[in-house]
Amino acid sequence: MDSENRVVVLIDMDCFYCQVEEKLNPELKGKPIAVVQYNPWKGGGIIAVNYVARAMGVTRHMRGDEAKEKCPEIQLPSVPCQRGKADITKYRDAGKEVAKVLQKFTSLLERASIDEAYLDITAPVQQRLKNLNINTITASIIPNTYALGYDCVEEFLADVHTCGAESIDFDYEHAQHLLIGAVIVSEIRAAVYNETGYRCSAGIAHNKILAKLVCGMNKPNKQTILPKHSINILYNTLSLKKVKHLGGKFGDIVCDTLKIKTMAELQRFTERELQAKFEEKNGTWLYNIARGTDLEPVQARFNPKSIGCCKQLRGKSAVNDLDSLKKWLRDLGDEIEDRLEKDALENNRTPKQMVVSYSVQLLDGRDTSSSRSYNFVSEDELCGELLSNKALELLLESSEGCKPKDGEANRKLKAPIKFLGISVGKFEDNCDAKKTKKIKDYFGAGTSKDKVVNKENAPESESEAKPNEVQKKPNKNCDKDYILKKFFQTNTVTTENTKSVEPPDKSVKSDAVFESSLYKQESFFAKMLNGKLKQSDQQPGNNECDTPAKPTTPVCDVVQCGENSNDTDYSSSTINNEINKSIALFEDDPQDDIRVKSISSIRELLKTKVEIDNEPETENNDLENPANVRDNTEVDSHANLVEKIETFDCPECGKKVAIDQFETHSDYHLALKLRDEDRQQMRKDKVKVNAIPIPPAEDKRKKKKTDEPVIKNDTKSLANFLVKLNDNIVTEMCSECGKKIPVEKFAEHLDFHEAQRLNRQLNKKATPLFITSSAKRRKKSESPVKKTKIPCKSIDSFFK
DNA sequence: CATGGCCGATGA
DNA sequence: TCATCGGC
Repeated sequence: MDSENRVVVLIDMDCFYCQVEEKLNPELKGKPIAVVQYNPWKGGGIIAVNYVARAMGVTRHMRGDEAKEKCPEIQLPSVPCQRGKADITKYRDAGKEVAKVLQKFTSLLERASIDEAYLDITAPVQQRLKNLNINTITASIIPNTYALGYDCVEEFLADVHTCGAESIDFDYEHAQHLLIGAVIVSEIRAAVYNETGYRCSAGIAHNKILAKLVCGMNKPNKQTILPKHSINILYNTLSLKKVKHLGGKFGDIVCDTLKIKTMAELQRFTERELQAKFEEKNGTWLYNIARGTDLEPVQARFNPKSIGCCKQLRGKSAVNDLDSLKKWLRDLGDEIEDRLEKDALENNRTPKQMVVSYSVQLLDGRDTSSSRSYNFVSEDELCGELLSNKALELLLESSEGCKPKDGEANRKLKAPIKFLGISVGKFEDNCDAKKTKKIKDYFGAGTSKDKVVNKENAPESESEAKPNEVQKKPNKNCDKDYILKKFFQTNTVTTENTKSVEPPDKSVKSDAVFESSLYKQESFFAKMLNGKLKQSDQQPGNNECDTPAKPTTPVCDVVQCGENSNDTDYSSSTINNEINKSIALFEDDPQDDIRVKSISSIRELLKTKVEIDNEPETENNDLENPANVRDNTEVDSHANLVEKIETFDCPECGKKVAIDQFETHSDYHLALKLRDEDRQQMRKDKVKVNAIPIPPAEDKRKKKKTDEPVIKNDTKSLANFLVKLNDNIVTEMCSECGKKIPVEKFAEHLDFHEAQRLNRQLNKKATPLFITSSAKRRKKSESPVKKTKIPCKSIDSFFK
């Protein structure tokens, strides 16, 4: 494939977070809005602004209060908080929803961020070229399309139709390809809108950098073509710093050393000159990009390579003592655990490495950052507890940042930690031969690959498609195996082993970690302090607290644990969180009606859906409706037809699911939801406990289990989401939970209880890797779990 | 106190 | 492996 003749697209969602908020709360539509995070201080920091608000002068980097000044009627939805930090789950999920639509058009898709993706549509363009007469393309089938260097797209069309007769520069074939690309991108964007309700913009060019450059030139809800012969028109005025990879320090260096500002000026230098000044590789790259050449391929990557979370701890919220360090690490670890579990269910993979990163404030006020990694071993139980304990261990052994103070439970760090992050990566597929064999051994033969593959897509990188992965054969009896395997898929040990593996006593362990690390040499803090301060007590093994440092230094200048600001922050954000959750409960997201069907209603759905009805209803697509150009290319006719007959778009995840797999697949989603709901409940209990002031020395987790009765809050049970309660509906009391259930939903509701029982059993059976936290906590708080085999009867009755 | 919270890539 | 950069 000639990498100079590709058709590369960048799809960029318009003010994405705002769109997500608008979709979740349709009342916001048409109003000026900006999404903020952390409202308490000056209305929160603005991270996204919709176009109504932009028109009124609101920009990013403003605080919510400033935005109110510019635009008094602005609405400021806020990023939810969880565990004291921003939680962007809903935007991540929305981004994934969009990417799944994009993926239907090409598997050569590289997700560049939460709301951006590069697509290489060279092959689809070639396909389309076979059957499409270029002269039939009119402006009406590519609405909202611009071509750089032309006043309107009609002029570009005319040029293409006349083969750019009058110009020697005109590369007809290239322009033709981009035009067909624009047609396809129109369809892509229409599909994104029809299937998700989100609008996006696109850049269409022959490489990633150019696609990116022009994508932003017409927004929102527009697409821009950059023909090769217009590159110089763009470059004449384009600041070099606007180009990807040149936006930072390197770009500054290039501008400074060459005394230039625009891309056009960069063309004056030979490749050798550039290599001499910026090293060979960079020189070549600069030389090429100055001529519109960028050979970087679009990588097929749908899933992120790492999952991480981090937290800035600025100002007073900087971490100064061991207890709040532990608390933050635990929160970060718990979030990773949540996301990892979701990831494992969706992608059937397990990370092999974790990294903890942090930064501390130097004495001169600057920050210095560092990170340490750890490779998991097979016995590791990938839960928040392990992650946070490991993180603490790594952090302490790399920096030995704290010392005990005799007689005091809490210990102070020597320098404030301003940033903490944990991430996991180096993912490996779970379904290697050994594990598959073990699963098979356990469940008996007959289970096959559980991944439902979109067979239309070419094999991709990562775990998405393995060479040996084959389309699952229809198997009526695989439902059970499927759902069970979904719960077990991250396990490497058999259930028999589980029982003998006791979770380590965390309080003992982390203290032991702490103690042992005290005797390690080469403390980062020690080095720092020795270098800068020449403090006297930096001997390894010195167990005494520092004498309060010189008053001029920030060292040891901390409030006592328990009344430090972290705890306050935490409680207030907890309140925010509760509010957000309450709001969410009352939001009427039409999608939810589809999403939380019980198994039986999905079965109903399946019956009716067997009829092929894949066409999205043509909504009032006010601005652009590319007239549903369903022409007779191979992709559109043949493949789609086959797909329509055999597969079904899962309303939950958008994946193509073979119809004979649909029950199985929806059971999986239900199971996922049940578990989520269970975990939500546990989490809520935990939040409640955390909001109550706890003596610093106490381990809150232990305390929760012993002292705090688990408060059941039925309003958030999944059962309530399954039906919309309405006063006018005739209900029947459920003997099991005491709730009123509409009569016609009653059978469904019983299914729910059945499924919940199943879920419990599955949780009990979970093995160390990826045991669900809810199961773990139950294990400790409730009577010992009976170590019985999964009773076949109840599962069978459920699946019957 | 005040872009935060991501993610990926690269070079030593 | 870690530090640093770049970009959204």
